[in-house]
Amino acid sequence: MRGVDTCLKLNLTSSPQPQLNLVEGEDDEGLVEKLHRLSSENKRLTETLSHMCESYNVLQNQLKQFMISSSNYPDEMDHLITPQSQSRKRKATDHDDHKTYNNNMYGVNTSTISTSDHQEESYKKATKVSTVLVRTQPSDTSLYVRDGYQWRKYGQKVTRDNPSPRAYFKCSYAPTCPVKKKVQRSIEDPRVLVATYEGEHNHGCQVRLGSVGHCEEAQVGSSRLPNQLQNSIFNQFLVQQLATSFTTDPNFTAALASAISGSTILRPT
DNA sequence: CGAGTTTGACCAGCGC
DNA sequence: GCGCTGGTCAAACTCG
Repeated sequence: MRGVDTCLKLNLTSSPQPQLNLVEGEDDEGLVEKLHRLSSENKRLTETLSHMCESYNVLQNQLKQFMISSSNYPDEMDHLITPQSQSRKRKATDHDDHKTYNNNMYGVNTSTISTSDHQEESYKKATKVSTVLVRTQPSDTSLYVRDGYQWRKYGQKVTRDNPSPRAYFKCSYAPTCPVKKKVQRSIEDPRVLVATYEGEHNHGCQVRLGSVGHCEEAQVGSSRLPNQLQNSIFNQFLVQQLATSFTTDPNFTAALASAISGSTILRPT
């Protein structure tokens, strides 16, 4: 999301001889009015996006502090660890020998680290893992999660612990982007898509003007997780959705409007 | 025709 | 060493 320029740069004061295709029955005044309307809407959307990004950064800092103050979660939450973290890892990278990941369903990476600070830093950068749950329409059987980035599917597998196939995606927006995504339907609720992101994008978010598609909502955890943490993750989801949908979806718009009305982003009940 | 998807084959880690 | 499994590759295919 960083560095996204959503401004359409509609210059209404200059260009006295605009090359506009006039619609039949529409005069210059109508067009200018339309441009003004679009410009103000664009400005409003830009402000909304800025607001969202600010809130996200604030809550991300709060989450960071929370993670520092409470080094691990209660044992009772162990059953919520995603299948990915429970299953065997095919590859033991240079750092895998020194780390174990507890990647829970809240999209929070609570890794246990025994490496040196330097190794820890480079590993974090290389393999940041997060999980997002997205509820879909019951009729929707696809494995696509719209998150603002462009993905290329490179494989699909049926895994042992889940009858639903797992799809493998690479970020295709930037050729050098190392981010990978795995998407699989939840074994408990087939309407829920579990998207696991590995790595960090080395480019900005690809903003697309489109509908929110099959995404109805994000499930960001149970009530046992502190609200601060849940809100932060929901905020992250909202920012992602904002990038993909803007205001074309009325439900999303309503949720967004209610979310940004307060000082923090609140998770819908 | 290029970009993206599908899908069977292959690779490599892990447990026995 | 062998079999199981998850992850990746790449040729064939589809679609705009």
